[in-house]
Amino acid sequence: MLLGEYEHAIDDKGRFTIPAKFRDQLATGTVVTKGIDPCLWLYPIDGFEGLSSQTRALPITDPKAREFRRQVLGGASHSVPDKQGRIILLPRLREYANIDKNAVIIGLDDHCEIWNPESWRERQEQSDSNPEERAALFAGLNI
Amino acid sequence: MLLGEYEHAIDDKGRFTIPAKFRDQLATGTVVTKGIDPCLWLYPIDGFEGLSSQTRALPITDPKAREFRRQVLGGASHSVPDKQGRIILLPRLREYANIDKNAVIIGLDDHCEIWNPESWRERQEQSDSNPEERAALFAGLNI
DNA sequence: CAGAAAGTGGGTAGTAGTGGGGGAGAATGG
DNA sequence: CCATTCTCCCCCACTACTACCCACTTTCTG
Repeated sequence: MLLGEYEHAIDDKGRFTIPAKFRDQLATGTVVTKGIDPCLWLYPIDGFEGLSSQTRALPITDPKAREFRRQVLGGASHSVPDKQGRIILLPRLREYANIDKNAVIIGLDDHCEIWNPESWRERQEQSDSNPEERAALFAGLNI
Repeated sequence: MLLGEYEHAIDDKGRFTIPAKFRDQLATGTVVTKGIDPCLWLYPIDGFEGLSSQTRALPITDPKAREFRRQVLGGASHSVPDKQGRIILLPRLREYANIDKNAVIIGLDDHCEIWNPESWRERQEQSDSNPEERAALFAGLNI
């Protein structure tokens, strides 16, 4: 289970260190792709299989389905962490998420999100300082 | 699984390099044909069988089906990558997709799309800058 | 306080991408 | 039917970059 929040640097070669606690679960390979919000999604390779098999079922004649596949699969990048537990974040993906020298990685059970640290903190602070708003946001969720 | 986005040059002989990450899956042979959008579809030879059998099931009395078969099957070209992992993109196919000196190849799980780099980027930027539109693409999927 | 583990940085061999030359086979015309 | 020409394909060579490997620093833990 992937949990927690970590911030790490991205070096000149675009390498991003995966937190040691996540490595076992990501050692066999990862897929990084564009998220819905301005962030990146990082999936364990076998977890991503489920996502891609869903898209495979979509009819090729549906324009929305084609676009969806382009975004999620075409935007993706497969990589296996190196001996130090790092993966490459490609320039086009960093650009999409406005990530430069540093990035925050958040464990979300079956996958992770990678954020620009500033935008992540902004969102956090905004949410933390408005308890009512926060509660209202979750209202109606079937949990 | 074919994933990601790569840009490569097309030389004077019409040869187009397939990304190294795709080669294993395409080594036995490929079929390139006209896509629905202004792009080319590239299938692994055995994957193309799936598409063609789907069209085979369509009633010959349906004009749409007849035209689809003409475009997609008639437009196709079969080729095996050379030792350097390149395939020939025929002039009529390049013309169809407005491809000249360079092309972008997009991995979409079971097949690829080949685009004119400019039109691809235009589409990407448009999609990246519309979070609502992006989110709508995900609607209905169990992700 | 010492040892181990995690995070970071840089060098190098191997491979990916690209370009060009030569030989075999196909097509065309005599 | 043969000869010539042209085209296509295979092979080789060069360049640039990627990804692996090793080393160092810092932080955490016992």
